Amino acid sequence: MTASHKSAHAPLELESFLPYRLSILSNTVSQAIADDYQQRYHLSVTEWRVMAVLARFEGLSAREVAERTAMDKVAVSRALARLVEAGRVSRCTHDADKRRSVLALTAEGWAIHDVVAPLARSHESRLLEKLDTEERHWLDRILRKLASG
Amino acid sequence: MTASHKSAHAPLELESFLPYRLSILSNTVSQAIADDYQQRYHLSVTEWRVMAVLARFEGLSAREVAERTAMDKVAVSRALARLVEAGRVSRCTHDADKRRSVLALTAEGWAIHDVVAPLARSHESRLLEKLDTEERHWLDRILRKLASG
DNA sequence: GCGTTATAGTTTCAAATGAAACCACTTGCA
DNA sequence: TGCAAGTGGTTTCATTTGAAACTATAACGC
Repeated sequence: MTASHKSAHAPLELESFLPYRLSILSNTVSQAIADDYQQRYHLSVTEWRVMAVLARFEGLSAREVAERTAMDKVAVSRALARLVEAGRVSRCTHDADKRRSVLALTAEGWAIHDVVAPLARSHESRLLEKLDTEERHWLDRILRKLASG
Repeated sequence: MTASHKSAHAPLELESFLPYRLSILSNTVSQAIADDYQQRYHLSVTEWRVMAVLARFEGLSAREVAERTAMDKVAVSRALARLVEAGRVSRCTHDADKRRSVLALTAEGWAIHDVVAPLARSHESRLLEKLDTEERHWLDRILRKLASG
């Protein structure tokens, strides 16, 4: 048996390896959505995530945005710099704690949100159309389990 | 009704938005695995994917590696440069077509493979332990459907 | 109060990434 | 032949990313 005899090495089959499948699927889906607004609004995925969170929770601090988007604070800081610069997000400092910023979408930010949110939702719908009702329930249940601690 | 009245804007709930959930899950899982070998072997995820493919299919060209890893050819070219430099992959030119390279793991490459592959598999197992047999079947079926055309 | 430790956020520097230009070889076709 | 078009692969350049250092403010212990 030579050193490179395959069965001795049990090579990984990427196409059935769960982490790999998740990675490919996730990238494909995210990229397809991003393609739809990235150019048109000059808006990155990280920027869009920040906007989506601020649409739901006005007045959050940067750290809270980072928590809710699962992004690190450097990425959030940079996304915010661009969004504030572009007039899409307003930023002031917290009254009681001058380290914290208080963030919210501006009217312009809301206008973009109101176009991009339905667009993202429609992409999700198109994806979910590939599944029947039963499969969607299982998917939700399984993702919750996999994502838990 | 003010301009920022929430229900008028229907903000996206990231935590139930499928593309977002996939992205978080995929990143968490991949990072956890990478943490286990990245430092120890000074091996990036892209490099590992290339090695995993070469473990299964000896003699592939760079383009074929790119196809099988779903990476672009630039990423593959760079990963290969590092792997060849590190003595983990051997590269020669194809007899009949001098543009193509013929790639394979070296003994050293196999040695690393034989540590990292079981390690990756065990991570996957730990992840799948969160699911019962029925859920695993559904997951496989659902991922196949979502990933199709 | 006052030094120590912790937290919010930004900046810096090095490495990773992607698009497009590029080089080398091969193929197709007059 | 021989030259235009195509393919395999690398390099270049601009942008993105991440880790660690840094600044400013707040909280804690005494």
